[in-house]
Amino acid sequence: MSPLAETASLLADRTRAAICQALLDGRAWTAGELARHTGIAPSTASEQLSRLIDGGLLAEERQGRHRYVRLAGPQAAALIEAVASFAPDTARPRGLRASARAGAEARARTCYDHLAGRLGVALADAMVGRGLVAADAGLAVTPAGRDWLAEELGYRRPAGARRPLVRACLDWTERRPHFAGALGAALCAAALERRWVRRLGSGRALAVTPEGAGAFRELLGVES
Amino acid sequence: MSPLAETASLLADRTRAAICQALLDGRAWTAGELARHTGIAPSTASEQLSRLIDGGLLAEERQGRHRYVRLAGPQAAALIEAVASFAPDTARPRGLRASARAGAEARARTCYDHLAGRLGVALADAMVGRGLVAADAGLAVTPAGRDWLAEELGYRRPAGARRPLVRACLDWTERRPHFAGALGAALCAAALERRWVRRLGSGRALAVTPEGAGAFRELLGVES
DNA sequence: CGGACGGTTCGGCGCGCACCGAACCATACC
DNA sequence: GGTATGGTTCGGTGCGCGCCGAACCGTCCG
Repeated sequence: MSPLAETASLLADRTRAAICQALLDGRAWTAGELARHTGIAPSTASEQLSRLIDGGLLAEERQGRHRYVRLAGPQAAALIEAVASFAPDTARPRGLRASARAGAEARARTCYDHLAGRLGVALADAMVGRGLVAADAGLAVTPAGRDWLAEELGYRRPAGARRPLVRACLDWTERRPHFAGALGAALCAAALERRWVRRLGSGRALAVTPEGAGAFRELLGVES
Repeated sequence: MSPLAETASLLADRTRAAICQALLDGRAWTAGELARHTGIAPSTASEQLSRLIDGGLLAEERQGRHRYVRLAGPQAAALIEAVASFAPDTARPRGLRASARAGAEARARTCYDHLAGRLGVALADAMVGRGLVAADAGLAVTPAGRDWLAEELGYRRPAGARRPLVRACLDWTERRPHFAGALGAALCAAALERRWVRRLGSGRALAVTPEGAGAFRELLGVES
């Protein structure tokens, strides 16, 4: 089969798609968690995970009697985002619990290893407004942005790094881009590390802490 | 079904994948041509085309008793490229005719609406080397590049254009990026318009004409 | 040791869908 | 008008594959 169809087949099943979207939070899940999350038998989950790993989308890590699984890397996350964001529009969530979660995710969430939702988009806008990132044609980190990354986030780009420093990632709730790439990952890591945000439950949703609100205002002038 | 799985399903069939990859040459094909090209019955082709159109990947244009079909737009092309280029490696072509065509396509070809192959990558490298495009972090057209586009290619960016001016597109023969986006499209259009390249047969392969060789050398210092 | 639990393997079932051929419709040309 | 040709619609067929339950294998814990 053609490589195109082969890769697409991995995502062409509702169960495997749900697994991949769950893993978009960037964390490692156990096989059982994913089985419960998608509502299928553990045996089925095991088979589907093997397929996704064979296809290069997922990576596994065995620990004791657990099989942890996560996205194989940024390219896998980018692929899933690219395919998922192609559909013109998506149905609104139904039910009280679902819409509460949707509301929280719309405010702030992780998107693989960077920040998304209104928070992610606001941070991206602020970085452009402050001249840390130039967005006139393509995206580029300015010299001022490079300094800011080093001073405020302690991030210095390793020599010979292959991952783009900054990449646009279409936000599926805001329908506007937020920042992925090494910059997005560094910002998200710092935010979690310094307790500017904390995870809500087991999903992708985030809450901005009081300290975080102060930090975002001070660093970037963002009200969250 | 989830939007992710829905979109992926469109590309998850060998026949539909072959159709999409044929259309990556950016031109409109008739339903019959695609049926012959993929080796299926016209009736089957008709059904598959309808599916792809419903899914938003293809656009149709009816003329007389012909149904012309082409990619719906740059986003559709980008999606197909993104999925196709995820597979780590692909099998080498078999047979004399196939490898002759592969050789021609490796030299120069269209990739949706821009240039690819060794020619496309060489042009991209030259534009970076001459300071027309900055590639240090993300991709951006420099002021000099903007002037060059206006003077040499007669391209001026329309106000409020949504398509990125320049975008990296991974070349599947060279395994290195060439330029897509409005810049790539303008360059390809100019090259075809001014007979710097001409199409070889009915596929995506291109040949550089003698005038084209001169133009590329003069404009960008590229030997083709 | 035995029991509980997470994960995997294996048969088997049933739906979905890619495919074809035949009939049919529309356009183009004589 | 008649005929060729491009395209579509509609039954019908067969394979692929997503799913489950049962049996089995490891690991962890009392």
